[in-house]
Amino acid sequence: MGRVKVNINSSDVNARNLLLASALKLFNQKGYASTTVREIVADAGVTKPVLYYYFGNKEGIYLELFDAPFREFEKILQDFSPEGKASEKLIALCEGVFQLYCDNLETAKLMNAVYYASPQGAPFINFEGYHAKLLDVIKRLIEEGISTGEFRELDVRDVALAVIGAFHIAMEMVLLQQPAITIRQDALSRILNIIFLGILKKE
Amino acid sequence: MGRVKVNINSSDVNARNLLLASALKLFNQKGYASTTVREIVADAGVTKPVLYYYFGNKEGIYLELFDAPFREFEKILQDFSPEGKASEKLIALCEGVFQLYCDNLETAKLMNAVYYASPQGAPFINFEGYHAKLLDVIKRLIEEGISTGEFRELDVRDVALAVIGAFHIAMEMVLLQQPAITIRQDALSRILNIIFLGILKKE
DNA sequence: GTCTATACATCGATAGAC
DNA sequence: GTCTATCGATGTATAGAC
Repeated sequence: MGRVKVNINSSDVNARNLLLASALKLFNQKGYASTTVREIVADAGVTKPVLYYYFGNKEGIYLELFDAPFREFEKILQDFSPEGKASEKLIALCEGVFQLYCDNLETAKLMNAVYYASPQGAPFINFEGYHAKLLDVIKRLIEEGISTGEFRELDVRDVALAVIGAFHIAMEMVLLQQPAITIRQDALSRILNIIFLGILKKE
Repeated sequence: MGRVKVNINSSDVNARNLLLASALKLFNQKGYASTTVREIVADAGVTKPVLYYYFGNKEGIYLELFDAPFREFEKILQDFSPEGKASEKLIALCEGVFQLYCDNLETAKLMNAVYYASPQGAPFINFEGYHAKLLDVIKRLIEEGISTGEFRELDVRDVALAVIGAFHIAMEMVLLQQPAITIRQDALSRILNIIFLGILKKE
């Protein structure tokens, strides 16, 4: 479970971190079920008992991968209380989460895989709960925008879904691109702007 | 590969189709890699050699699952040439593909899983190619709408992504719901309408 | 076409020395 | 903490009778 101590020194590149990096890479490349413990330890350059020493089993190293990023996600949602117009707050929130996503791209990719695919023998993680939390905050911002007269009086859920849709497609673009091709960082805001303004010319 | 003959009679419920149905169900529930040949044949009520007789191996039955739906997808894109405004055509196209999606929900779910997750030991299928084809048709319709003055002069790619985003989120809603809860069929058009009209009040 | 029985590889996990 | 060696379970696939 929780690690006792975090060391940022040279020991940061130790067997434990090498194993985490290899596991993340291989789970993404081949999926959880298809990745064998043997492959992980071979890639990390250690032997099997080392993995079992640090993580207990294959499930343990998998769960550990999501620990830090999800704590940070919770933190973003909690600390989020800026001033300004609802539309600006909405964009700020989306881009904050989007940035977290980009900063943890490999973990995000694995999360997506588990979310869309079935848990291929991997232990359950309640990603849906995080998704619901985000949707909830977005809905509140949209309600705020409607009540202040900034937004049209549309169905809150439909608008929230359109925003989430923009969010998803931006994430997918970053995700499926070659890592070398850094998508322009404003990908999300460009799509969001279109949703905000609409496509049709003013009638 | 191609089946020699299609029989719609009582033999429609035969070992072969039972195996296909069981494989699709189990691949969705547990993923390709985690689903064993033993489980598939047990669920279908037959024995292992029957699967190997019809499909050669585990990969064979997996590939066969996508055969019919993808031929139909190609057909939709080819036959698509309605009259009317670009916006109406765009909505018609999206809803046509969306309908195909809903009609083959289990296959669609598996496709999504393979698309987002890595091919968990499963043979490669070029889903990205189909995705690109759809994006291409959408882009052409947007260009048409811009040139006829129906749409704002926005970046074609950004608009296409916003539309695809709406498309994705609608599919995801259908996908992740309990099969019993039939989402209202206009889910897609509602979100598309928001993108078309925009969220912000006319300034 | 469908069965029983089984071959053979590889899996996750551990024992025990160092 | 890290190693070698190995266990028991389980995987895909097949042989051969009917």
